[in-house]
Amino acid sequence: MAKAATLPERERGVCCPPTLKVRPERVEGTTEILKALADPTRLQMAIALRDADQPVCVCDFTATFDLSQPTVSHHMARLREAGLVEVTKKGIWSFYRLRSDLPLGARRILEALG
Amino acid sequence: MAKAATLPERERGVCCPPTLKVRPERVEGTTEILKALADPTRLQMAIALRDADQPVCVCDFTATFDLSQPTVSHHMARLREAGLVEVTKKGIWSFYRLRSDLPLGARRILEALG
DNA sequence: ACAACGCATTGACGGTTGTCAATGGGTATG
DNA sequence: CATACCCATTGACAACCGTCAATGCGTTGT
Repeated sequence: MAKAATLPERERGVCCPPTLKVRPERVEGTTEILKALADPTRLQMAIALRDADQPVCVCDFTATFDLSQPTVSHHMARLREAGLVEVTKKGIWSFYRLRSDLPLGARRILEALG
Repeated sequence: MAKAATLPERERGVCCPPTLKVRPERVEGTTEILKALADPTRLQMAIALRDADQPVCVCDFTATFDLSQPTVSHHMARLREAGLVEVTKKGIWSFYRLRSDLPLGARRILEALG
């Protein structure tokens, strides 16, 4: 996190394009993760799963948030498509948890939240 | 980041709503930050500003990305509204940098990227 | 004064998103 | 079998988002 005290001197018509250090493929993946987390409900869901010591089933989230069951299901699907969570069905219930093979980048973002 | 090996035993009609540990106001703020970063262009812009040792002007970003100048300006405005960057005008140019008084939460998220 | 440059704003357009009602499928209980 | 429960999917709709062309404004150089 560098600090910049003074403003650079510039010449008309001459720009200084910054070098993009992140690989394009990585940009895409990180963007998908951020989009998945950029919603109040999904953000709290993800943090709850991160801090939970047991998998959480959909009915738990439906009881927590003031949202319809399809909406909760939709949010879980989005988290799953982003590669953040995985689901295990047992009897009637669908239990969600953070993916066990979460990439380092995703893990770092999740740990930076809350 | 807790692990959960076994699935919990459950009873019909009984849910276990997880406790939401994040203050609602904080959820809203974090969501705004994530929304601001959840775009490929803005993500790279923010990382570039994070790693830059000098403020960057809009024309630099316009030269970097294959986007029109109004679009770049629009993205910078969104980063500014999220409280991530600040702008200083000098002559013709508008120089952007990360806000000097960036909250800890925002700083942690930014450092988790890339 | 005039032209060129850098930038923000506006208006418009297609695409995406969050939400719910309705529906259906699967699983346990009576 | 019938009922109740849990969940996913579909369809629909308003709201939001990313992008550009056009425009305007302030600053610098000729």
